[in-house]
Amino acid sequence: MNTNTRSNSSRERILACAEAIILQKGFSGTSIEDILEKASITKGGFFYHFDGKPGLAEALIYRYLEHDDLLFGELLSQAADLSEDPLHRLLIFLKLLSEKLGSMKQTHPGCLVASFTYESQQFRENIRDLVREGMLRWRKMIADQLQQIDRQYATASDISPETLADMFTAIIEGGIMLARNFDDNRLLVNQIMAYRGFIRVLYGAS
Amino acid sequence: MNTNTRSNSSRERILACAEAIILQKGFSGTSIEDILEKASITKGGFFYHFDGKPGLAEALIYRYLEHDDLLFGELLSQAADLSEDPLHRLLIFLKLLSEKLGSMKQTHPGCLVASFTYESQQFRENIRDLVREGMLRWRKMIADQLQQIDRQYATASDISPETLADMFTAIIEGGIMLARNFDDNRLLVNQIMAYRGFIRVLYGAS
DNA sequence: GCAATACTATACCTCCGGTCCAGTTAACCG
DNA sequence: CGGTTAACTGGACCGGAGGTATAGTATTGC
Repeated sequence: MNTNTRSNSSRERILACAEAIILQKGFSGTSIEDILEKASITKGGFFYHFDGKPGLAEALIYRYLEHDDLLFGELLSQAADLSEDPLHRLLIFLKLLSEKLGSMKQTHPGCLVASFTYESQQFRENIRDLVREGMLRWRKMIADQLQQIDRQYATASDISPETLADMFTAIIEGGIMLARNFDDNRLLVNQIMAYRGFIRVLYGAS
Repeated sequence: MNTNTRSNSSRERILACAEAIILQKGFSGTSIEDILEKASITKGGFFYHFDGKPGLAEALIYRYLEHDDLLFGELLSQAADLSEDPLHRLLIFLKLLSEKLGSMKQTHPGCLVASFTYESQQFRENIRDLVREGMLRWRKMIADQLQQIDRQYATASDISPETLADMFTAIIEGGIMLARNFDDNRLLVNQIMAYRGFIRVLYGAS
């Protein structure tokens, strides 16, 4: 693991800058030169690290999903530390997530999965696969929790765990759009808490 | 209202084609020539109708919101015909909407408001205003229904009508993303029906 | 039949994505 | 310490697309 700091810092800087711009202007709307300027690197340097724009796109979505996994994994383990009960664990997880997002200084920057979804025809199949895979991971994460809950709690609901898990994704994506358009993270927080309220009432938590 | 058919058909054709392509490739990712080809018109013809790409964007979002208002208004009035009770009216509205979306042959093409949100920096302020306004209209539409319900039904929920109304928007936008990425409208339908289930349980409907 | 509308056809220019390469600096390694 | 390699800088270049402008043509309404 001889991680060369010089290399990694540049590559990472490019990715971070690119993501920020792309979430504001879209992938096609972002020129490589936009990125070069913000990342303070030259064209040659950029092409040294990435195989053109398609290569950048792949690296970006990959990195985004990795970060996402990390964040959710962290919050889940925090929740697991705070309660043994699967229902309460999920409720705590949602509360932690809402607090995390609510404490952000600026408006939520947006979701790369959403951004890429609305430009899907710009990308090769492997990118679209990664986007899909990301959504599947979110579904699985919540669905796993719901499954554990179902073993201990009865629910009269006719909503499948999969749909309820997808609802998490939908609420987050929709909430981010609301927050962005009205420049107010509370709209996103409210949506997460509303979803949490739904879970609570479905399983009749105290 | 001396509507010239010749003009309007070309203009409308351009708008319809442009919207379809933009929802697949994004606004910046869609070249004018892409549109010309699909709409079978020349560059001159395009620039006769629209003041460049920015002008097209404005016309597109305007048209989109108009269509949307029409659709929702229609479903709301259908629902109003079917029940006097405000809660049942909303539940019927959601059912009608889900049926409408579920009966579509192809995957839902996407939402222009979402598309523009993720390229917001490409547009002038007036476009961003229109996008915001669209979301506000959706909020108002549902919030009005909820307000009517609140006059007749008691709810123990601590979720504000505004947040519950925004949840409709979030669910739709998130549901469309799910449907698109997995090429299955049922995912969108499921989200709407889950939202409907939430409303039902909140107000304790039979 | 005349003016306005609704185009077609074409020429043009800039800018961007992408390629290539020649040179330079920093690190690491025997 | 000297050589190799990684990590760049800087700049030239090109093909193509986005976008503009304009001159000419057909259709319609009056």
